[in-house]
Amino acid sequence: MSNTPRGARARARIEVTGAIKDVARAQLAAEGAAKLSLRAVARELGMASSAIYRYFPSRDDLLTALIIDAYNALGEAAEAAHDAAADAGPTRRWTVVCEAVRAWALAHPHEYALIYGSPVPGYTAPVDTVPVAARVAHVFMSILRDAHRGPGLAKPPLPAELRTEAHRMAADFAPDLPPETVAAFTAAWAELFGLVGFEVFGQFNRVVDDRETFFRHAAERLAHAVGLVFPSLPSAGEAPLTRTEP
Amino acid sequence: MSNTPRGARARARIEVTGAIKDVARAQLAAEGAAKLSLRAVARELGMASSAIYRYFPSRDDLLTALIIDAYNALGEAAEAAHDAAADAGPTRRWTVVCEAVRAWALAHPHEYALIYGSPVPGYTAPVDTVPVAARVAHVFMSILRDAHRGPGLAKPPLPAELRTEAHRMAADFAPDLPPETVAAFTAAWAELFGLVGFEVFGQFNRVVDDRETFFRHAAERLAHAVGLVFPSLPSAGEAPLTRTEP
DNA sequence: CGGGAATCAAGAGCAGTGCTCTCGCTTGCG
DNA sequence: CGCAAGCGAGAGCACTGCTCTTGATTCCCG
Repeated sequence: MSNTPRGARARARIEVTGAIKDVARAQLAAEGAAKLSLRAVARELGMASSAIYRYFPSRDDLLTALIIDAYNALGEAAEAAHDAAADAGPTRRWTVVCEAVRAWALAHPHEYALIYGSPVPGYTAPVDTVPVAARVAHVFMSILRDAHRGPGLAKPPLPAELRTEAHRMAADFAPDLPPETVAAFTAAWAELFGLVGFEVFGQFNRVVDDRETFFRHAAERLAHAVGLVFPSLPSAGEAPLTRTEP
Repeated sequence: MSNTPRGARARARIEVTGAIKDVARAQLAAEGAAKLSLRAVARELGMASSAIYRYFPSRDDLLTALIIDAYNALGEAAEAAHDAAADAGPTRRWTVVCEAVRAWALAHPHEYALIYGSPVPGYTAPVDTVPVAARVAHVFMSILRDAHRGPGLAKPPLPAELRTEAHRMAADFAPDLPPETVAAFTAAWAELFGLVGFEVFGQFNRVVDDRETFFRHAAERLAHAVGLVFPSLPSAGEAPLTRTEP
């Protein structure tokens, strides 16, 4: 991953950098991003506050480092969950990864807020964050690819007005997937984080009680929306549209 | 709405309170919640910073006031859009309200972040925010109620494990709607704000270009997911599951 | 191997923050 | 009318991010 450090100095540098990030991450988990204080982490590390600036040019740069770490941690959690369920069918793997994302978010709410909550002050995420941010999306798309090769992917409907946009997205991100799938997945991707965000940020308080099963069901419906067909109940998501009785 | 102020003093108080909120809202729109400074608004108003505390006991209380205002503004935008399309069918009204939510969020990103982004530091939303936060949900549910009375609502599927939770939610929030509808709506509600949040917070940058039509299509699929049937294309959202050709 | 250069920690200091407390002035109610 | 309550202003406290200077340490290269 990283090249061998040239000397003891470089080694010490990456060590101190890591230590700073560690206590910063601890403060983040304890108090949230808004209360992350450079002076406080310097105090905890027994160094002068000004010394921190040798390692991070500004507070926002420290934040950026933590953001990248958080993206990677979430991506790794998703990948690990996916690999652990490698034997299961695409639909099962889809929900497993969804649940892994939710679990990570609930376990690290402040880090989740850092990457999927409101962006900090006038801060705009640098380009470095783009690739790591795509890791979980890649996991989902690999599932869709598998299903596409196998027998388990249906084409979601695609209205005419969205055709060109869907083709562009597919060409840019997943040329081997049908544009219908890519368009539907993009929506499902955002919707997944809507569900997770509402739970993490407390919007479901006093609304949803059994959030575990509620989320699992929602994730299954998302799986169906992107064209993954249930192995056991081939069309469970699409019961006939029985009219409700008022 | 509000009682007549007892004297000139009370009148001045509500006026100053409003002025503080106005310049605070301006600062919010300009710089974001994190950079909202009591001293700065005091400076802009030509008063001492300590005087602000006569009107808001703390910075967080000012934030809370702005949060309630934001919820109300979004709720009013949704209600206005709904009323303007009162003649249209439920599905059309659903998408109109979705688009109104999106438009308001894009026009007021910082206020949107305040209510649907990461919660501020150790701040927990006081109970006052609960009813106003439900306003847009009420708009959607009134559409579902109309459709339920009329001919346009289908029962979404509901797995057995979610039955009791769905019945509880329905009993608590919409006893006149089928539990299947309430459960599906709760998910769609969160998913809608996932779509909006991803766009407002820039997660769709370099991913979705034609966000207008992308969102409209996603909103229509949400309408279908909650059981609203399209008036023109009764089953457009459910094309037969044609297997994709790898 | 030794000297010049880069790196590092530390301290003082600046401008800004939320918030408290005290002081007088004004207002309005009993 | 009088007194208590409301109000604005100022000073002050404990913080914050960040800069600059100073002195010590370490590294690299001739």
